Amino acid sequence: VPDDGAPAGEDQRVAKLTSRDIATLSGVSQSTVSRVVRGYPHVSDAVRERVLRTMKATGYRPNAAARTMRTRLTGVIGVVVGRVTNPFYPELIDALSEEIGNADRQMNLWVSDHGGEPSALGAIRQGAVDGVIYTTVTASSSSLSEAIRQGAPIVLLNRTLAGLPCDKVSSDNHEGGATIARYMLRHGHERFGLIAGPVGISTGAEREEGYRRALLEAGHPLRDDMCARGEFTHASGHAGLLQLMQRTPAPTAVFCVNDVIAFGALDAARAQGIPVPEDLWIVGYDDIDMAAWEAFSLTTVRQPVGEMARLGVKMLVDRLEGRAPVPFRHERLPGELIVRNSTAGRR
Amino acid sequence: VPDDGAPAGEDQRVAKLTSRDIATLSGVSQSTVSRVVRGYPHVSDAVRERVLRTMKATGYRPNAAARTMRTRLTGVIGVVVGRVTNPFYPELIDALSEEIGNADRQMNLWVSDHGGEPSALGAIRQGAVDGVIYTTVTASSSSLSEAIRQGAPIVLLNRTLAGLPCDKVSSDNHEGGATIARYMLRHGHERFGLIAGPVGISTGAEREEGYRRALLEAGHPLRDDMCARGEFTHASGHAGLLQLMQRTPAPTAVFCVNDVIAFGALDAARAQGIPVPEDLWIVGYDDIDMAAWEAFSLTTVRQPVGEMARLGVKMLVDRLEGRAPVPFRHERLPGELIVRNSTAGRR
DNA sequence: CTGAAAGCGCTTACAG
DNA sequence: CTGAAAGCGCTTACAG
Repeated sequence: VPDDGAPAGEDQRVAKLTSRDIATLSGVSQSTVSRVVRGYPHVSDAVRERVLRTMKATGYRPNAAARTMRTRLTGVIGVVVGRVTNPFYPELIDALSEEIGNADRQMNLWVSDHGGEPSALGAIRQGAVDGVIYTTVTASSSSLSEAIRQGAPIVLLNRTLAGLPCDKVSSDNHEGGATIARYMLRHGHERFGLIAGPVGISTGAEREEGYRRALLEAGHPLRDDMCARGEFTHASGHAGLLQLMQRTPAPTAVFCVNDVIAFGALDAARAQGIPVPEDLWIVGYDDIDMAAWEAFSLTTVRQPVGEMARLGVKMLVDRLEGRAPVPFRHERLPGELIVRNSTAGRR
Repeated sequence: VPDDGAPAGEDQRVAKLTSRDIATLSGVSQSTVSRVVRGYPHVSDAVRERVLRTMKATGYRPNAAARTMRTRLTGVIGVVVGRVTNPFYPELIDALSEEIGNADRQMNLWVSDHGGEPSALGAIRQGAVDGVIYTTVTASSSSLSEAIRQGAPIVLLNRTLAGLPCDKVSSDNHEGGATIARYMLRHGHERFGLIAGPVGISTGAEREEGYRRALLEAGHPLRDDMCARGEFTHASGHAGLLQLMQRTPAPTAVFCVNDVIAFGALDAARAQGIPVPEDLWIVGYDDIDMAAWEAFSLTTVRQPVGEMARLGVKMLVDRLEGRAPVPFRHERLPGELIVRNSTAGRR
């Protein structure tokens, strides 16, 4: 049939169905189809059956944009993450993807280094997302407070920032840092080091604060020359460890505020021939998958990533559905010390 | 003013503006606002100026759902990736996020292990995305061919599958595998090993095929007992290397079809006290960030991730805008051998 | 229990 | 160059 006007081979293409088509095919009105789709109660079983059968047979799905126009809800949750140089973010994305899927919603992802925060704000203004989960706020996030002013529900997930009127979820970084200090103290260490992250980022800052305070309370305040500060990167960990090991006496236990920094420190120790854990303990934070690999076997504090994601999505969805408690909450979930070979040897 | 009916402290919330509001504020009709927004030509400069000023002052952004209803375009590109246990995917997400942002679009992400492919199909049916980039197809992806039948543009990005009517982008895995074999041959190796991935996944299968063919052509066909097969995981690499090193004679050069497998192999070699590269060369594939870390310093083939993402997004956008060439294309981009310490020593 | 109808906020022919 | 109006595909009061 070469004369039917359609290019050959494209006949297979499925025409987009509307609720009106389903209505015609089922012999009911369009509004009844809509009621069945929405699961409204006052529809007779016979009619419901008929409509459901037609929908299944045709693979009909209500048009998202039309529904959004009426309901003002998109079913899309925005997520802003940091660059993937830190494998913690992919693990968070994974967990969020699962939870957002469980909530029957879709995930819109932005990477903050590629203009993610302004893009998220733009999406809120366009009504393209119902709410946004930010995992990488810094004090300078001006678009964040603007986003909150737009009235869309916002959740700060991993990193937080005081004074912002929105829900927050983090792991208890302060307690995690303190746990590491106490663990080192318990095993007789007396010379402590710290490889810290940038100032003003809540996760690293809180871990640092917890570590410092626990050392101080035990009568071993961290010496000023025993803190190296850099980015959350392998290179910073590498450089930081070299710097700390030049002190005399050198530290015997170093806390790195995340795992990637700790990997850099471990590599530096290896390159210098410093036996870990015999002469030097190294501890990280996050417990990303790689921490368990033999190349590192890193002692670290496990963040409850799945639980954080679950709670963050729940807080957002609760607010969307008007089920949220009155004031904003900040949930802090406990971490767990995971001991591996980077500290395992008894001193 | 406690009696104005609004809860105190929420007055700040910005009301959602429509094009009609902008029209009123600018003293023009709503359709003129729309023309300015769309950048249509027949608008006087004075009016255009006035409208643009109002839009800027108010932070107006046209409602996405309403626009979608009229244009049938969402400005959203779907992306389906694999689980993040392989850091290659986060790097791909990063690159895609950047390219999709450059194209002034948004990225909707699904993880294939959490029902990503059916979700992507659902989103196409709902008209919630303009097209989808799949990075992890397997032969069993039944929802993929259904997605193609829906008529939405589809691009297979990293993994491909023959016979599917859609655009494809991959790195030249076959040539990459062959490059590795020739490099080993050139340095005098005679006993070759392979730690391969699951059967039926194009990336690993093509690398394996290229490696085998180049060895065969050089008169050193891979022996049957010199191939270990598993998943694309650290654990598989670890187990695979132990298995290969039990052969007598053992291989002196092992190609792992991706970097994560190679890290597992390196860890196993380290645990066994096998000196790398002196007694054993290990080569990976991908050149993920970690391959350059001192703990691994892995020789590998770098995939042109940024270029792959750029091309994949371009192919999709070209089709959306009707600029695509007639038949479907499959672009294969060349990789690059990166030599590091896991092979560097001259034998 | 079911249908006819209004309207969400745009885009784009159609007049003028 | 500008405005009035139709219509995209739904949801949901409003009648009956």
